[in-house]
Amino acid sequence: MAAASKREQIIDNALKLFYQNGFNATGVDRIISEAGVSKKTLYNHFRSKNELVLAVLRKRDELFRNNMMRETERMAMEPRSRLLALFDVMGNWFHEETFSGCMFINASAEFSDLKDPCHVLCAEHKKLICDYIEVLAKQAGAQDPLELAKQLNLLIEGAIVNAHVEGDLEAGQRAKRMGEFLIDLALRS
Amino acid sequence: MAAASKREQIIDNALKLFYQNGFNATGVDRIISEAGVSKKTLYNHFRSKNELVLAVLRKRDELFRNNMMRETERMAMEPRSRLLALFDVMGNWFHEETFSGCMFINASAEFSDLKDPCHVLCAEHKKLICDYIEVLAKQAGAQDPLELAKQLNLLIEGAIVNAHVEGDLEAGQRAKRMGEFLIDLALRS
DNA sequence: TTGAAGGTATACCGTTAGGTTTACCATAAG
DNA sequence: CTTATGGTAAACCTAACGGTATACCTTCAA
Repeated sequence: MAAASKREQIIDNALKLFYQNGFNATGVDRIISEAGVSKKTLYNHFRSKNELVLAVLRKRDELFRNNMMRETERMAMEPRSRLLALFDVMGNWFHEETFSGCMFINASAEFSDLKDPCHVLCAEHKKLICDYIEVLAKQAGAQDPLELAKQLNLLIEGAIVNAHVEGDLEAGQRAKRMGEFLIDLALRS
Repeated sequence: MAAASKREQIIDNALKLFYQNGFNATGVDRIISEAGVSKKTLYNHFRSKNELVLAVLRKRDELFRNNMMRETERMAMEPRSRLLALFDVMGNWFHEETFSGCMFINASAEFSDLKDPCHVLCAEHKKLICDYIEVLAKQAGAQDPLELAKQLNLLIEGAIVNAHVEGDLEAGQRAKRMGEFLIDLALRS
């Protein structure tokens, strides 16, 4: 099998295991077993488990944001509606059987040092999400797009925690209601 | 030394280590070494590492909520002001050098199964926080105290994640501004 | 036809994990 | 005075950890 494909196999399986069971709790033996790959192959592609973690987080960031943007833009056409649709996308995610919180919030819990490369990557992911919201906020004509984006981002993160820790699957709707107030306030000329 | 005191020594040191470095990443050898206690003593007081984790979470819940209530009620006298003071208490916490996120959000990341006893305890902690906010909301005369409490709780959780993952220490102030808006809305007769 | 590239399985390395066991020591109450 | 109680240090257990080494098997292009 082609090398690139092996690499993806490893990343995809590691992604699933890290997301469901955590990073420290998932051993490389488990990963190679589920990926159907030898240990040598894993260490041909990644210098260490930590490098694999980084590769997984990068792939998750890409998949997650692409999906978020695609779904948001599919669900609504007007900028203001799209800001609200963000919360519907989140809400649908919470209801998925495999939902296990935000992988980046989870990773930050295990790699708690702000300077840890894994933690840095988590912060970058959140920043990119916020950047996207800011674009939508600007399109919607918000007075202070960055501030609105930060507010909505905070709501989204709160909803994710609500849904994961407390198992409150309706957190998406609550955040949406709160977000609507803030959006109206920000768009008032 | 008295048994009760040894138990507390173990819990206190485990609390510090678990909070700073995570649960799976912290071994019992490290805990007994820092607590200055033999392994036998640890296993006299706790059946397993997992039982120690539960004891630590229970203590953290008690310390955290007591401090939160004490500080909130010290900073403001009127119910509405107290609702706002919650965010100041959080904001001050974010600025502490040892701040490493919410221990219960972190624990939920590592014990991701909702039925895991550790995760259950995390959900209970969040519920108790929400209960307290609901009491303040009722005293302030909110139309729907439970709904307002859930909203403010969501803001608090969002702010904690903002502060920890992204390192945004001003998240407390942002959440406070958002909270003030929602409080005014909820108190409008 | 040959030989590198990239795969496989498997054994192995030292370390650490959670947890148990043994033998001994201090204290304090009956 | 004795004897539980609760502590100590340290050896030990099995399993798993991250990571390496060896030997062999395909595939495919020079």
